[in-house]
Amino acid sequence: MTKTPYENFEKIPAEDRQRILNACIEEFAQHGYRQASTNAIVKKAGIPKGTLFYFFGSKKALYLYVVDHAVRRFTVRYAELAGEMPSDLFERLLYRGQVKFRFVAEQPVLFRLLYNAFIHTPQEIRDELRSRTGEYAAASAGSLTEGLDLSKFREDVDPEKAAALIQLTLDGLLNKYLGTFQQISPTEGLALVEQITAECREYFELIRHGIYK
Amino acid sequence: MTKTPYENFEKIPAEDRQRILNACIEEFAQHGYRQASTNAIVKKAGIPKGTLFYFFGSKKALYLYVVDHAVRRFTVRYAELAGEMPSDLFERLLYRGQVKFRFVAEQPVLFRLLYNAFIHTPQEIRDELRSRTGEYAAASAGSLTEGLDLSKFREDVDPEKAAALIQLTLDGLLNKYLGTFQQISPTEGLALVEQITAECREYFELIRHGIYK
Amino acid sequence: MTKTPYENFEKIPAEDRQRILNACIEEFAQHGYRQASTNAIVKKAGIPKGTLFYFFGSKKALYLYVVDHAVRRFTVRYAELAGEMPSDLFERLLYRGQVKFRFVAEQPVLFRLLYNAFIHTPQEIRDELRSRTGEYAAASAGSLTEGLDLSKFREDVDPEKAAALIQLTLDGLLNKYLGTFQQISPTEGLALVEQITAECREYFELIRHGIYK
Amino acid sequence: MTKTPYENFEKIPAEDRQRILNACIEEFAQHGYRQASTNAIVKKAGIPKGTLFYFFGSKKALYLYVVDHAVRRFTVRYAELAGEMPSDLFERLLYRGQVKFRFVAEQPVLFRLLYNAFIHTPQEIRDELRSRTGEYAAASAGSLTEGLDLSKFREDVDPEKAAALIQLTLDGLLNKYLGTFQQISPTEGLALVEQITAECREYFELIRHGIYK
DNA sequence: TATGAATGAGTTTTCATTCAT
DNA sequence: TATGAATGAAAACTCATTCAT
Repeated sequence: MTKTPYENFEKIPAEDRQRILNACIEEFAQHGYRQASTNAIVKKAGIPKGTLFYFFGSKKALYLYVVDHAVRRFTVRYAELAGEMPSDLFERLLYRGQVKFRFVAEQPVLFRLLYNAFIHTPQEIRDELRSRTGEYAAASAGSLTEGLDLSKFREDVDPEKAAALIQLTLDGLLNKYLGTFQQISPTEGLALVEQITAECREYFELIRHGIYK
Repeated sequence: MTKTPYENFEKIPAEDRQRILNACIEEFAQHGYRQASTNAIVKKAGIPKGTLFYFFGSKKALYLYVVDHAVRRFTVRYAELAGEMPSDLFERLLYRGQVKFRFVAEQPVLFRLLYNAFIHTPQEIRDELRSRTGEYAAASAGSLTEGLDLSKFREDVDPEKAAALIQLTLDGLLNKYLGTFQQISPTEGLALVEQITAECREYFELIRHGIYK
Repeated sequence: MTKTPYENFEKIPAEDRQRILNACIEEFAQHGYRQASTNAIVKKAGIPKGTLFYFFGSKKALYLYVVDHAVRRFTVRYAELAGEMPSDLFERLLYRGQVKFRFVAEQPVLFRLLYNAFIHTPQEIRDELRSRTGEYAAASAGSLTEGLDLSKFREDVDPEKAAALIQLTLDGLLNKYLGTFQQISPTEGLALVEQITAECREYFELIRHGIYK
Repeated sequence: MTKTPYENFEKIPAEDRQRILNACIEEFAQHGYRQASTNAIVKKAGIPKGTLFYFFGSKKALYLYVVDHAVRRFTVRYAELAGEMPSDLFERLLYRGQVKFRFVAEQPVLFRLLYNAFIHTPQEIRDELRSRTGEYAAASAGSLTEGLDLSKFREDVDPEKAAALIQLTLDGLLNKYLGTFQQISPTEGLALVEQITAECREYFELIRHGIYK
């Protein structure tokens, strides 16, 4: 029942909505907030200039909406794995990592938008973003080490440290392949995820030796 | 003796060249390519507007030159450590990592320029950049595992894989602390490098158990 | 039974008509023709956007209608005093002047609209206005000196000239206090009218000496 | 030696400057600040869009400059009559009035700009104007009754009041003929000034009887 | 060679008006 | 008949680039 400032946009047919959103995502992902052009967006989306502003009010509001949308799409993915919590540390983190990798593979443009949003963006926009997306971040946090089977760990190993190391490895891999995902198709991307998973298991094998009894 | 399109710039006194370059680096790092203002640059550099274009021809050419310069400065650092190659894998990679960390600590602005250059930049610029800087990347590669003391490794461990894992950890850490470096002074940055090194050694300890006999 | 282009508007209930008119008067008086917003008007009036244009056809036609209405309201006041004609010239003109002053005091917004309508308005609008309101001006003229007690006048004084001088004084005073009326409440305005009347009588005293025996 | 923000404009040839100024004066006088269009100005002036903003920076700054210019031109006229101070009150005020009338006759558009500037203009502009033009107003004030030959006055007449009455008459006349001046040529305007002066003397004759012995 | 005045294509945004229902 | 979603022409302003000197 709450009115959003975006109601004009949200009541149009889903198909049109998607087409327009895609145009925005593409433009903002490619050029960032400032150098993205509303002219380019309306051209891509095939809508008149006035209509864009009728829907979103301003470029800033449009950007915030689009990023919000991206965050929501991303968060939904994580929410899906809420129940899934393998008791083995490696499997647990690998599973989470794969979800993220698959998202990047399937939605490389959307992820790029998300990735850039918190980096190259005017301060005022960044502040606004933080306050909007803070809740999602909080919701998706959750403890990584809770309910783990600790019996396998060597006594002198801090499980939190171990988790951090594994996470670092996963993040390093994501970062390493990020550029590649941007350049290939989602199909190729999903194949790449398999490849990365395999690579990952090799590293995990090494670490496992150092952590487990 | 090949003519560069930058000869007008390169024949002026080194001192002036440096002042102008610094003005450009600052502006581009702070605002990104598109939002950076040539007006702001000439003001910072204390040169007439026309002169900037006399030197560099266009904003795009200027940006490419500046990024190229940054890449060169970065690469030079790596070249310096050519001789230094500890025979222990962890020490070797940690040493290389520290060089990079220190560069980021000491030149956060320059690094930011470099980092952004491949992310938030118009496609045409990005393409141009890749073709220009590819050669440097290739040149600075070098084998990580050459001349290592392999006697300590467990037989079933591939040293290349081990090196990759360690490198991944280091890259993950850089990524994790990048934002912080951008916000602190070089002095504080160097202190942070020590802290990160300590954190790194903890992770290495875990990995070492899994790799060494 | 001539059809006006405003018939759609004029057939709605008088109450609604008044509410809509007031909204228009307020908006046009405050912001002038061009800067006045039809959005603001429909909001104030509580009617749908399309309905405003259904009623009036265009912003220009709306404005002309509203000004016309204001002119009519103003003229009606003058018509009311048709019977009242003191035989003393000063009293007669002062009486007429007070009617005008009181109108300004009581309807500062309406008068402002009227005043502005002939000054700051696009040429085409102004031309249209003149042709429409000319008739009213003519109708409200009437002789100022008819039925006067001429016995008090010095022989060498032309009563028409004397009347014109007095009128000039009154007009000068209105002009002088116009801005003040716009800034105060109708209540304060009526007090100001008393004050102006007093000032007026002082001037009249001087003139009386020059005109009467 | 003081730098003005208008130096870019002020260093161009006087001929061009005048042409541009005239275009601005015309547009602003006709439409007022808000509804004046910078597009229309550049078209009238025959200069590119960017050049207007290169010269003046913003529409607001342009408007302030133009009004300032008008005020200066107006004030200069008054300054010329500094020495001229007939000792007869009527002659003194008539003389001043004629200067004003002639200005209006010769520069009807400029005067219209001036007249509107303090009436129909956004608050922020009006404030700025007041602070800029205050000094001129102050400078041109001067006592109206100083050095008058008071011997001719009847004892019960306050010379200040008498002066105020005469001034009111002159202002009333200006107001009465303002619209006419706007519609005729400067040549016709000067003829009209003579006519008004004659009319004025008739009124003065009446007042004189009431004021002088 | 070196310059800075001048430019015009580009930017975001507003809002009176239309038209399908 | 009455509506409100949709529009496009116009607004003010920016800035990399050019070119006469």
